Amino acid sequence: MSDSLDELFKRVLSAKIFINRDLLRPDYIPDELPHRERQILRLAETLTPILKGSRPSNVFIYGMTGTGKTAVTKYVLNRLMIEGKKKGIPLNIAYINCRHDDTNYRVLADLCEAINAKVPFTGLSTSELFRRFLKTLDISDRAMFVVLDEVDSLVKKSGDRVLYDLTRINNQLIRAKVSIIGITNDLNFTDYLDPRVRSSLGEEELVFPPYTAVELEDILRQRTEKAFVNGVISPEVIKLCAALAAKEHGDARRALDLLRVAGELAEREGSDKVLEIHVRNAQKELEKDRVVEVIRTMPFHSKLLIISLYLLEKEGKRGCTTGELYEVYSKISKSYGLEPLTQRRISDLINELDMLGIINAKVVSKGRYGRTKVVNLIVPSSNLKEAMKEDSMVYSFFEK
DNA sequence: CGTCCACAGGAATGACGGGCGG
DNA sequence: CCGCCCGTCATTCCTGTGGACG
Repeated sequence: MSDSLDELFKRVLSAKIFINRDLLRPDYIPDELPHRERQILRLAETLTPILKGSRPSNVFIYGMTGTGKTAVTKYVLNRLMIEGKKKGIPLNIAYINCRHDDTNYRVLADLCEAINAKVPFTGLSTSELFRRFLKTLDISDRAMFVVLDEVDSLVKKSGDRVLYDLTRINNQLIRAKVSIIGITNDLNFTDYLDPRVRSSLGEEELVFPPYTAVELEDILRQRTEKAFVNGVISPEVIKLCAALAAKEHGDARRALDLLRVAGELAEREGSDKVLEIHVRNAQKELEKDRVVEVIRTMPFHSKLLIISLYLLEKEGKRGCTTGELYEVYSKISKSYGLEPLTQRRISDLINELDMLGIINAKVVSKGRYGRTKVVNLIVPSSNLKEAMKEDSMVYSFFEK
């Protein structure tokens, strides 16, 4: 045992792959953002009036994941902070990820926290929270930027109440000013909004197109120089990462992840170069990690649902209907001595799994024979197995 | 061309745990 | 400690519907 460990240490330590792998992490913001010069300029133009004491327009930013929306926003706000400090103008910035904090209450709580107003996790009414936020904010002359990242998840889940209140907050403030930067992945997002919110939030709109494969290559090259040891990454590897990520709607985060994981795989192997095969395996690895993490933390009934689907497909039944799936699920559930959830609830769970990309569910009308959802598993069973490992209750279904 | 299947998915409601302020 | 208000999960009841069959 110790021999093989010795060997592992030796292999990993002798392989010089990375100089600084943190530069490849998604939350790292580089000093330069290639191919986003126009967006940076536009955003800066819009926000700079803050330094002259007037309230900037609210901004709405559209773009798919990994198109640099968050990076550009943080970059510009950072520069603005620095400039503000030089001029003695205090800026408050609240950055809120609405995917994580997707209720009105939590968003307001975060806002309060950003200006050091202490509030409980829960317990107050949302209007009370809003009142406190307003009061604390208006104590002094100051400007505040509220960044609502992935704001679509907030609105879809909890409505646009907070957004509405926030867009009108300046009427109630005497000394302070607030401007909002909304970021969304969903291009049709404004359909969900109240027209009043839409117009005041979209005073200024900014679109981030997906990166092309060539642009992705530039980004990767730029990061590679500082993150990897010279000569470890060949142009072909960069090209491959860029191409794979370009297929996923030009997702730079994806491209960087691929490169990083490929590097880690190469390091583990003791290779002194990152090869194409490492990139291919990195892609599988990333997908697996995602699925495993999502499933592992799922509630029990969702797991049972997945198992049911797995069993159905193992019997060669590709594309089963809600009814069939529910029947199997019911049976399994009862065999555990559990009362099955209602079909209505299962219908929601199916939609949830669909959104997470674990299964594929499509409404199909079979005319005379009704209207249902055709459901398919879209993750390999080996990943399922991995994900259910620690759940011994459910794992037994994967034996044999 | 109307019927009618097998559900989809909206609305209302309730149980429950957490956390206030008084 | 109480009364109140949250968010989450779940149930009940409900109306709506695409299109093959007759």
